[in-house]
Amino acid sequence: MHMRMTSQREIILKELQDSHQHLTADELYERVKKFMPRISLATVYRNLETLSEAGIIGKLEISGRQKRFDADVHPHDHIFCLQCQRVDNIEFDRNLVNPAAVASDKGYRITGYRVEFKGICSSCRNNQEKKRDGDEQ
Amino acid sequence: MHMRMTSQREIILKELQDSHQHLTADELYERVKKFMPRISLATVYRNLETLSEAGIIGKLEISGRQKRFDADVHPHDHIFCLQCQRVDNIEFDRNLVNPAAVASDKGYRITGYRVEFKGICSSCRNNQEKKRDGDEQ
DNA sequence: CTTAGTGCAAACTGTTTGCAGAGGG
DNA sequence: CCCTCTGCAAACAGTTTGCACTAAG
Repeated sequence: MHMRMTSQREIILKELQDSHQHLTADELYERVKKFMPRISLATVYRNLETLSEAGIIGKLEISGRQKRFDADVHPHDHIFCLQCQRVDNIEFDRNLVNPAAVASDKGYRITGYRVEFKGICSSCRNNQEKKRDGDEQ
Repeated sequence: MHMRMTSQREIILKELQDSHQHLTADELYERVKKFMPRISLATVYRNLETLSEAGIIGKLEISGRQKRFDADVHPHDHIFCLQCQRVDNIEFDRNLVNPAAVASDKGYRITGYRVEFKGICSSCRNNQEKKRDGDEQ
C-alpha cells in the first residue's frame, strides 16, 4: 500500500515538473528514455496513474483525446488548440462559477467542475497566415 | 459533397432524438440494431461524424472517455457522474463566462468554451446508501 | 526478506479505414 | 447513372494487464 520512490518514478516526475507543459504519457516516455533507455511505456503509464492517485500530479482528461498530465495540482483551467492539440493554462476567475448555485434537476451531488476553453494558438495562427496563398481549408 | 438521407442515417438520428439522452456510438448501435439488425458499428460511427459535421447533432468529448452524441445543438453545459459515467444537461448561466475577458498569455484566439461539472448522480448515491453496511470502498 | 515496481508482450477498448458492392437522387 | 454510403474485416491509437524477475525499504 505504501508508495516506493523508484528511480523511474523520480525521473518521470522530474521531467514533468521541468517541462512546464501538459505532457502526454508517450511524450514523457520519449523524454525519460533519454536518461533511462530501457524504461517501458507501461511503466510510464503506471507511474503517472500512481502519482495522480497520490495527488502529486494532476490528470487532464480533455475533450476525448489523449490524457495529459500536469505537475501543477492547484485548481486551474485550461485552453487547448484545436489544431495542434497543445494545452495551456488559462487565467480564469473560478469565483465566477458557484457550483452550489447550479441547478441540477437530476439530483447530482456536484463535486467539482472544469472550464475548458478552445481556440487556435499563436503558432498555429502564424502557420495559417504563411500558407494563406495556396489552398484554402 | 451533398449528404444523402439513407435509412440508416434516419434511424440513427431518430433514435438519438427520441432517447433524450447523451448516447455513445455503441449504445446507439445496440438500439438501432433492433430495427436494422445488419447495420454495422462503422456505419453508426460514420453517420454520427457526418451528422455532427453538418451541425445536425452535437458531439460531446468529455473527460477522456467515450464520445457521446447530443440531439440538442444549442450551446449548453453538462454534468457527468463519476461513478456510472452518465451525462446530463446542466443549467448554467453562460453569461457568467466572458471569453473575451479571459487572459491568455499564449496568444490564443478563443473560439469557445465548455463548463463541465462532475458529481454523483442520484441513482448512484442511492446505490451507495444501500450497500453502506458491508464493504467500504 | 517482503512485496511494490519493472520490462516485455500480449490483450483490450474505442474508433477509423480500405474495399467491393448497394442504392439514393 | 453517378457517387455517396454501406457492411465487413482489418488496422489503428491509446491504454491496461499477466507474468516472471528486480529492487526499495
